[in-house]
Amino acid sequence: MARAGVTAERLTLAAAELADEIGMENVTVAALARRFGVKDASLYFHIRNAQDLRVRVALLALAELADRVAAALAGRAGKDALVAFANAYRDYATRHPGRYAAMQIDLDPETAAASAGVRHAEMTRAILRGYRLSEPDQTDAVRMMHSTFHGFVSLEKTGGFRHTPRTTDASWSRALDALDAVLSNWPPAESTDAETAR
Amino acid sequence: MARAGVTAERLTLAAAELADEIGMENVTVAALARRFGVKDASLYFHIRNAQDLRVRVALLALAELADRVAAALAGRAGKDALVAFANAYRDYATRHPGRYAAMQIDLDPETAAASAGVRHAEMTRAILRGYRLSEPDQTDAVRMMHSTFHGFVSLEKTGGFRHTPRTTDASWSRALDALDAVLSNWPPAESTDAETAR
DNA sequence: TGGTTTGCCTAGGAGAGCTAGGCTACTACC
DNA sequence: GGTAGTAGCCTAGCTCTCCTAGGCAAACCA
Repeated sequence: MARAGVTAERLTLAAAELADEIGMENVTVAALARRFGVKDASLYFHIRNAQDLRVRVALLALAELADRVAAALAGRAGKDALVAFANAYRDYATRHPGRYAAMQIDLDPETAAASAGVRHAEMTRAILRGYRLSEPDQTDAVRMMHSTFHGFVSLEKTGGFRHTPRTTDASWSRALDALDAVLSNWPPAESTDAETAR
Repeated sequence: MARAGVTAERLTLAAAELADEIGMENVTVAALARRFGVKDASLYFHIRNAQDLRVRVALLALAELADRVAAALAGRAGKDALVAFANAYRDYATRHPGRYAAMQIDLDPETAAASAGVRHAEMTRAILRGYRLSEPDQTDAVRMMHSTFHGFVSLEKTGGFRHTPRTTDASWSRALDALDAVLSNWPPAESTDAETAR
């Protein structure tokens, strides 16, 4: 009766690998136990429940992504930094579809606040220093950047771009050009507010 | 033994409502059967399996969204049309989170080609006529628009914007301004290609 | 060396997906 | 207007997943 040496960390990593291979929706406690040559009930000694496992995978993915983005960003500024960030992001999502899917689950606020998602947000703001935006434009720009990255990667994965011959790589590159252009020349607030009216 | 009057259409609609109420991941054949006062096995007379049900909900949602977008777009052009499209999209996603989630499932190519997603794509291209873009810029712009919309709505729903005080409505409005600006002044292709080099 | 903790086990219940096969009510046709 | 077919439901029962309770043995620690 040799022990399998299961720990929460090893379970999380194996679950992440499993997610990349067969999709996050097919990652089950039973399947994970099989991979460790152990009964499913045994895993509940290490994880609270199936949802807990998913959250752990999400946190792992967020941390990994933050590391990659940080590495890509080192020594760059301006558009260079923007492109490096974006490519690191898309590359991670493409290489690790299961992990990326796990990142999309709803974390409760305190878990999210303690996650690497915060580092992610900080790095995005750092990029914008090269574009000289002040609040609240900066927040709006951060949100638009994230939306563009996540939306593109997400649609690309679910096949939303399949019906047009144009390669997604080319469109991605042009989207980054467009993003750089609009960040460099962020439009002033509309005339709905009194101070900018007329 | 009065018949419950179950049809595939009524099942799909009920599944969509259920999805909006309790989330798409909790929509189960058993729960749906309960809502109709019928045994779960009986539903397999109308639908092939659980996945078939999800696809039907996705197609329903795509058609509904296309209708709403078409209505919002009537008689508008330029930025007006862009904003109307975007708001109809976001409004639908907010009002029908379950249906919107269903739309994200991977449809096989032929099903997707026969879906209302095609109408959706056509309408997006129609908007861009106001911005006078020619191919392949048009395709790139369509993809960027969709990415921004989907990404924003998706991050908003999973709480990606929660940690900053700025309202999402304001950021959304400014993202549309930015999109209008960049579509009006679409940046030329980079100098990676020979013809534009130097 | 003996006690405690740790890591696995078996057993089992609840709920989900799905198949096979049966019974009944409505429809259609001669 | 009887009868054949079919549409719409049923029960029974299989497999799989998630999870709890309780047991036993290996590892560790005083």
